[in-house]
Order: sequence, then structure tokens, then C-alpha cells
Amino acid sequence: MASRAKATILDIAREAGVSKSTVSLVLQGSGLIRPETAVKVRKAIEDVGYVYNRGAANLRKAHSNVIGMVINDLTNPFFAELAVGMERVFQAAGVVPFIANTAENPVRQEEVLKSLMEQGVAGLIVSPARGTTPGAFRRIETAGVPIVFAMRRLPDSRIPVITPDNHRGAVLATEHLIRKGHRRLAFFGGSSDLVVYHERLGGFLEACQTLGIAAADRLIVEGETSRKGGMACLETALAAAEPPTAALCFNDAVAFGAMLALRRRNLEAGADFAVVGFDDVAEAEHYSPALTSVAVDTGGLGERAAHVMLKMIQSRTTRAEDHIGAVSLVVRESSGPDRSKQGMGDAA
Amino acid sequence: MASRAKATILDIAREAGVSKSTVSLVLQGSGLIRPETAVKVRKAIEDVGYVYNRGAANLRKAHSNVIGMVINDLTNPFFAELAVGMERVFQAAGVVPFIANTAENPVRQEEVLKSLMEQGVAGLIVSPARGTTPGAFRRIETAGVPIVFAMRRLPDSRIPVITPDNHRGAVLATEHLIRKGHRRLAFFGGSSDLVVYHERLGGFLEACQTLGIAAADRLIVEGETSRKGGMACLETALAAAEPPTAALCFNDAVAFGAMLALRRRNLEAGADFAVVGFDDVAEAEHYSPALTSVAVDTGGLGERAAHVMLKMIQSRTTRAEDHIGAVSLVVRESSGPDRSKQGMGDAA
DNA sequence: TCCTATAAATGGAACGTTCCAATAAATCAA
DNA sequence: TTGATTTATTGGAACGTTCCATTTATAGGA
Repeated sequence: MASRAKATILDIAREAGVSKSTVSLVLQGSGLIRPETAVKVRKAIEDVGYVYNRGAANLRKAHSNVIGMVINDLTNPFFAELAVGMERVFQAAGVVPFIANTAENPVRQEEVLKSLMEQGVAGLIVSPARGTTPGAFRRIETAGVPIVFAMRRLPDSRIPVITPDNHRGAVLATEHLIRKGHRRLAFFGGSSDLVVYHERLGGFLEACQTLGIAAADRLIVEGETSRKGGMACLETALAAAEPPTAALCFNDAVAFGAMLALRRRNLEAGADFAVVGFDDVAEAEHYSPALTSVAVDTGGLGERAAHVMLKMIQSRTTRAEDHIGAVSLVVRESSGPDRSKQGMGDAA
Repeated sequence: MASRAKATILDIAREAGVSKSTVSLVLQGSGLIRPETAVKVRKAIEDVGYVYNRGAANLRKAHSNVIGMVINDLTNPFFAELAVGMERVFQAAGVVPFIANTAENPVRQEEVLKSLMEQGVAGLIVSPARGTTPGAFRRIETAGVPIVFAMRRLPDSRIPVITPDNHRGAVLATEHLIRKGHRRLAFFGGSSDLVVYHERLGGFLEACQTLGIAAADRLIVEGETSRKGGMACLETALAAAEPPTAALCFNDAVAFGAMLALRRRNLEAGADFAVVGFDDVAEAEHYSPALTSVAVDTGGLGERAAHVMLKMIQSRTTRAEDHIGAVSLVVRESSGPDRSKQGMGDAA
């Protein structure tokens, strides 16, 4: 074994005393070859230490078996879970997903997409980086490579999207807080360059409206979507003249930040101020106090995105339906009733 | 644009009125072609919506420009940070890193490695899955593809390894606890099928030995390397006849778990029981109380691994030196002095 | 026996690049 | 002018597969 130059099917053919075509057939598991021959060939494959050259094969074959997953922030466990969900499905389908990280940088994203295209990917699942320009995927679309967006959408594009029902999730969470007796509510974190932000904030506002929370009693604090951002949001909120008693946070990271800031002030989330997160990452359950959060079934959405992609590839189309995933509110300890005015709150 | 069949350099050549060789030269940025010609060709490239076919190119070229990163658990932020560190370096070197996740499963790892090899990667950086068999990389080695292990090593292999100085880190942390007056110490989490476990536990034991902690006063509790595992460890430890007053944890996840379990018992990490973690993930600083932990410079190790890989590729060798990264103890709030016997502790 | 039908194996022409050797054009020295 | 040199460009043969159209071997039917 271990010849310096790498072995090809021709070497195998020579070793096994058959033609290269036969070897190719064996590699593809064709039923046309005699079992004994197949065994002979497979032995030769072992002996020469052959590794299949997919690049060469793709030159002839219509489609490759690799799919690109482009993720905006791999260090965020939320997106990592998404990636893992997709992987499960692809693995079962014999497709190899390659993950690339854009670190929330559109330029890097451009490079990564170019590379993936050059490798001849069969499809692309993308959670676009913040600030992605509307035309960023034009070229890929015209090249006929299917794309699916996951978790985030671009303002106008016609590319299919898999996201949780952000609006509904925010409504659920907000209703929950109001039913707990809170009358002055805040929305923490996020910024308006994200479509998701508008969806979640929209749900919050709608629920406030419906359940009769006056505009003056809603506080919206934009901020980084991180722990740090959450801490800042809480400080801002408590500095207000009539501070809120509860907050729906853009995501769990913001919520964790808010809870941390509370503890620094010797306040307890749940008892002194209600906090609800969004995404329900694994950590939420293990926090103390445990975080009430909107569960979006991240892994499930990843699987769904993968399925849609597989179907698109199979039917060689570049169109597909959007998919809005169901959400549910997981009530834990961080969202207690309003206690700011004892005797007045009508907690449910 | 957007012709159904994808454009090749021949189409470009026709469009620009030159030969395919000229186009190829332009694509490679050769200085041999006349600037005006290059401009003409580049315009044609735009017009026909060309995407480079790296598979075809690799058929002729010696080496590809893709590197595989095989990570055992992408949902662990620690490994995600490692991956991100590597990416930084590779990007700058014009190399495209493809990340694949093995989910700590040797079978999956085998598949992933096979795929990567078939794609013709120039090198492989691997954080091996638990339970990887010693021979798992034999084939890749004999194929002459350089491999670097990151964070974890295999028991016997000669493959270069990039890891933090686990032994020293554990010594530092243990000395710290002892100097804080603790006399009954525990080591929480991990299991002996991991080389890293032995390194860290070894440091712990050595420091105990050196500073005169009797064997009877050391408690070793194996467990899952997760929050859940950490919680279990703490319960086990406190159930002992003479429970420890401090613990060094296998990693931060275990430490977080232990702190959680403490809180559930209405005990406070730092005040009632000292906890030290390992790895110093971003979260450690933002926990409450903030976690004392051994910082290993994850991103830096990733960069280092990437550099080693690049050098190996360049010098077409399959050997390289191991690299043991410096560690430091970051003291925060979770590791207070021993208060179990007031008046007796000689806290420093 | 010969002919036909089926099964198994094969040669050769792609696929889209790179790169060498060769050509064509422009420049220079004499 | 001629030949030598440099500068730009080009055809053609790889690279390692797949797949179609054939060929060869095997079996079955008369």
C-alpha cells in the first residue's frame, strides 16, 4: 500500500484484472457485475489504498453530493444547534454538509459562498449575515443552485425561508406577562436592521394593543443581541421615570444579560422583575432562576430546512414554500407576577 | 446571462475572442497576459455568469485549497471558538476551511473523514471523537495527507497535537484552592477514556501531593462533561462522610453544573464551597458568581493549529512538533477561602 | 447444431481545467 | 535586412471519473 502517487481506478483495474469500467460499476454498487468479480475488485481497492476522487466524478455527473451550510455565528449555540439538526437529516440522505462560518460579516459571507459554489455544491442553506445586501444571492440563483434561508430572511427576496413563528411567539410571551399582572412592559434588545426584530417586536406590540397596554406603558430598548446588550437594556429600563416590571427579550442571550444585571442590583428575576427570553436554548432550563422562554425547536427547524433542500434538489427546482415553525412558551421561574403594587395586581 | 448549462472557460474564450489557455491564465492572475486582454476576458467572465470549477482544476493541480476541520461537538462553545480561531488564519491564507461535526460519534467521524478525503482536502484538523480507535487515521496518514490534532490527543499516535498545558493548568488551580485554605479537595467530572482527563487529574493529584493534602482528603468523582454531570458530581461529593470544601472541575460546563446544584441547595459558590472551572469559556466571566477558571486561549490554539497545518502543507511533510499552549488561572468570585471551620483556616 | 436472448464486461469519448511546448507578433542589436 | 530575444497567445495532451454503445461469454430454445 501507500504508493506515493495516489491510486486511481486504473490501478485497481490492473490489480484485479478487469477493466476500469467494471471498477466504476463496482464503486457505484451496480447490480450488473458478477458477485465474485465485485469481491475481487473490492479486495484490489483495499490493497492499493484507493480513495475515490469525487472531483473527477462530478465532472461527469450532473450533481455533487455536498451541500453548503453557511452560518452567521457558529459560536452562538443557537445556530450550532440549527446546524446539528440539519446534519442529522443530510447524513441519513447520504449527503455531506460542509459548514462555513461567516462571523456575521457580509464580505466573509461573499467569499464563503464563492468557495462553496466553486466546489460545486448541490445546494446552499444560509442563515444570512447581518447587513447582507439584497443582491448577494442573485448570481447563485441564476446559476440554478437551490438556496434555503434558515432563521433569518432578507427583506425582499423570493428565496424560501424556514423560520419560527416569531410573531406568534412574541404574542404568547407578552400575553403571559400581562396575565401575570404586569402593566408596564419592555422589549429588550435587537435592532431594526434585522427582519426578525420587526417580527418579534410586532408580536409584542400587537399583544399590548389587544390587551389594553397603553403606548406610554411600553418601553422599547434596542441593543446588542448578547448578554452584554441585555445588561445594558435593563439598566436603561430601570433608569426610566416609571420603570417597567417585566420584559420580553429579543433572545435568550439578552435575557441572560438582563438577569445578570438584576442580580448585580440584588434583585431576583421572577420575584422582582419578570424576564422572558426567546429561542429557549439548552441553557435556559439550567439557569437559576430557570428562564421562561419561547421554544422554537431549533433542531427541528434545521431538519425541516434540510428536508426542503433535499426536495428542491430532487425536483431540480429553485422554488419552495416558506415554512413557519410552531412555537410554544415554556414557563419557568423567571416570569413571576407583578408585585410592584401589592394588592392591585390581578394575577391569574 | 443565466444560460441553463453552466458556462466554462471555453464559453468565455469564445465570448472574448481568445483561446481557453488565455482565459485560464487570466483566472490565475498570471502577469503574462496583456492588461487590455485581461480586461476583455474579465468582462466576458461577468457576461456569461461563469463560476470556476475547482473540481476540474484539482484534477490537474497538485493540491486543492480546502482544509477539513473535524470537530467532535460543535454545540459546545469551546470547540466552536476553536473552529473560529482556525478560520481566521485560513481565511487570510486563501484557504477554505470546511467544518464538519462528528457529534462525538466515531462512526460518524469515519464517514466525515472519508467524505473530506474524497473531496481532496489538502489537510485535516481534527478534534477526535471520544472512543476513536487508534487506527482510525492510518489510511489518511498513508495517503500522505497532513493531520493535526487539536485539544485532544490519541493514546499512542505520532500525529502532531496542539493542546493547552492541561497538567500545569490543573496544578495552578489546585494550588490556588489550597492556598485559600481548603484541605479537602475534589476533582469533578470527566472520564478516563480521555487523555485530557488524565492530564488534568494528574496535575490535580501532583499539586495535592506537593502541598501535603493526604490521599484520604482527595475525592475524585467521574462524570459526564456537562452541566448535568457537574450537578451529579456535587451531589455525590456532598453525600460523603467528610465532604470536600472545594472542587476543581474537568471543564467549565461541569463547573456550571456544580454551581447550579449548590444554588439548588441554597449554598453559594465561593462562600460555601469553592469551584474552579477549566477552559474559561466566555460565559465564565458573566456567570453569577463569576467563575474562577483556567484560561487556555482557545482561539489562539485554533490559530496555532492552523499555522502548523499551513506549514505542513507548504513543506509537504506529515510531521510536525507538538505544541503545548500556555495557560493561566483567572481568579474570580467562585473560589473563596475555606470557611468550614472558622478560626482554623489559614487563608492566604 | 445454430440462432436468439440475457448477462457480464469493456473501450472510448466526454467532463472543465492546467500546463507544456510551440507559435506568432513585436522589439532589438547588428 | 537578418537573426536573436522578448512578449503574448495558443493548441493539445493530460487528470480520474462516468456512461453509452459494443463486444464477449453464457444459457436457452428449436
